[in-house]
Amino acid sequence: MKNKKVRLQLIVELIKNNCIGSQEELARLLAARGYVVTQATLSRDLKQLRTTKVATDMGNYMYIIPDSNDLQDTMLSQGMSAAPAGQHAGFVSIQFSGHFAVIKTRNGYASGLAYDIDMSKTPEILGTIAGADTVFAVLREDVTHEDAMELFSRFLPLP
Amino acid sequence: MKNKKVRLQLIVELIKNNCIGSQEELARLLAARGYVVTQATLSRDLKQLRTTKVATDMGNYMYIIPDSNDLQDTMLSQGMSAAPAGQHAGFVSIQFSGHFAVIKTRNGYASGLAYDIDMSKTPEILGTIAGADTVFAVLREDVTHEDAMELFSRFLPLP
DNA sequence: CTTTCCAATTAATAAAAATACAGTTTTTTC
DNA sequence: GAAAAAACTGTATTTTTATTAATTGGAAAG
Repeated sequence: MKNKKVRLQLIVELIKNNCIGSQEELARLLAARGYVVTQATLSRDLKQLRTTKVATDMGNYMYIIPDSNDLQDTMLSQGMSAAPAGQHAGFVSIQFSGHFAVIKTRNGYASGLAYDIDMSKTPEILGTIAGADTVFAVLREDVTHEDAMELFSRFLPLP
Repeated sequence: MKNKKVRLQLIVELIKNNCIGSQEELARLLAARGYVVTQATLSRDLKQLRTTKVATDMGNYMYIIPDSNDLQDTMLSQGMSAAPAGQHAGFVSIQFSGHFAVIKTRNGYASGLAYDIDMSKTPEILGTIAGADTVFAVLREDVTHEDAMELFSRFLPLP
């Protein structure tokens, strides 16, 4: 029970480097490396990793690791859960660079989110600019990334 | 039998604009719009469209249209339109300030460039926003200007 | 006008994936 | 350190998805 994290890591590696068409197949690869788990567990692991199965050019299916950004998010939330309070459904991800937050949304959702942030008059968030699927938010200089996450959790479904 | 193309188009729309958790659900939405098909057909349609099901933040699953690039290929072979991307001709200059890149283009070229940068999913480039002749790009904190030049050279005619 | 071919489709079924439930281990709290 | 809460997992089962085999409606060929 203690090596779930290692297993998840290994699953990511296996999926990246092989064409894996089913959870049974993945189970066999894992077993060959000493991690014996059932299909049920893998179903849960893959859900947690946000892994998906797509059609290949050759007409079969294979699992893929979706997208490095999304994946990071998923790995992060390994340590927590809950918080449905945040309401914006189009939310995809948030990252920071210097005094900036870059919030990715589904296409078309950015301006609505930016508007809500602006309207909240949060003094720590100096202003925003929105494109179609991206919001830039400028933070006050004394605001840490942790502070900012806290602030944004009012709008977004964050940990 | 002759309206498969229209149906595929509609499926794409439905998936983009709704949270659809299963093929049965999709079948109902299609039926409500006059397209009555069985789950078996949808399984094949979704395979052809390279659609995938991913876990949502809320713990359910939903279908998504994977990635515009990949999708274009699929759509093309069905006889639909697409647009490729190469090196950008409208490029004028690029400069850096902190974790920012400011790219100047000829008038009207900025949003197209920003789109291509976004679509490349380059993890070092957190996001972009475009005006008419300027693109702002936020870089990840560990990315140097030299790194960034290297990255942007994929899109721009740089030395 | 037939016959032949082929893509599209369905009904039925097999295969794969998700989950309810229960038992166990780990972590947290007091 | 015991009690309580949370996390993890397997078994059994349900739900969902993929595929097989057969059918249909054209379109093309003869």
